[in-house]
Amino acid sequence: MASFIGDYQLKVDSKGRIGLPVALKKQMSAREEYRFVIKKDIFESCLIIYPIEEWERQNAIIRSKINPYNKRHNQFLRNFHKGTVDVTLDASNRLLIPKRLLEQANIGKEIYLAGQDGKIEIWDKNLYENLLDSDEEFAGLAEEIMAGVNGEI
Amino acid sequence: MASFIGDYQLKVDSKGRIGLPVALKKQMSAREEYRFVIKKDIFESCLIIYPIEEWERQNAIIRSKINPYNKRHNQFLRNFHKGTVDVTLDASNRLLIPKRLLEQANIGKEIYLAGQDGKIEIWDKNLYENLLDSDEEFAGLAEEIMAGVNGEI
DNA sequence: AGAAAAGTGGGGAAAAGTGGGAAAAAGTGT
DNA sequence: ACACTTTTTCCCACTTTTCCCCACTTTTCT
Repeated sequence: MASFIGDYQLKVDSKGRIGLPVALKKQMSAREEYRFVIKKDIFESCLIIYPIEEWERQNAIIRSKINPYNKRHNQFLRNFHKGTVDVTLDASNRLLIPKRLLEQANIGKEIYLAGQDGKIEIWDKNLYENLLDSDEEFAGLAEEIMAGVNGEI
Repeated sequence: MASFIGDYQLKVDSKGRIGLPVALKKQMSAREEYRFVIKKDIFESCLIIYPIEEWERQNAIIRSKINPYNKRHNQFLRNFHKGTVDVTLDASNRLLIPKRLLEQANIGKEIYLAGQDGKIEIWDKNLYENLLDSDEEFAGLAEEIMAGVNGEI
């Protein structure tokens, strides 16, 4: 499984394409076809890029939990899949992001790609730079989430 | 087994046909004949498209649960099969959806096809866009169903 | 500094999506 | 069985989107 590291500032061109930085591509296992699933994040105003294996991994987990004859389970499955797209790198290492997704996440011409372990986030430049600006806020979150963990973060 | 990804906004033409997006077709294994079973969803106002193998798989599961000498079981089986149709892609990659099914699911001219793992749902555009908009509701469902799973969704 | 690689932009061919005419097939009633 | 209507399917035409390709700029590395 890929583990993505680092954030990269780049541009969306007039057709809605973003060039995948070679650094990120190198963090994936080599293959003939680079296929991804892109979707709006549930909580934040950003998009998430999953390499296809990571997407399938998540799907397998969900499949194992879901009873297709349960109404609420179906609602969950439907909403989990809502607003996803299946994209492939073009000949110039670019991904075509559908306009409706860019709009949903308030993404303009300038963006950041942020590697997050198994996935990559796409943020509008301004939103990303203003995220957790303050060290205090981040420190607070860290304490809250990592409470009880022994050993360094 | 096919694993369908992505939702696609498209139109039903005056004859009740919908063009299967190539992206979805590519997500299936290639074959000479593309055969599907379409039926109204049990819970929601939408239709479901099963590739024929997935339909047979679901059927096998149900059959294994059914006692043929139990009246209620038979009622269920009868209702499950009621109103299903067997359709094939035409020469232009389109499926002809019977009018009565479109009416049952309140489907107008503009629709979404929503890939969900083994099946594809057909929704009226407006109904689909208004599904569970709220993050909280979805997050609640996610917590409930995915309880105990580590690794974010 | 120069060469190579990565990032960016856009023209244009090809493919996909959409609409509808009309032949063929199926269904209906007398 | 026949004529008539309705449905289905094949075909062609037009529009929109996608993707291949080339070119130019910027960055990186030696």
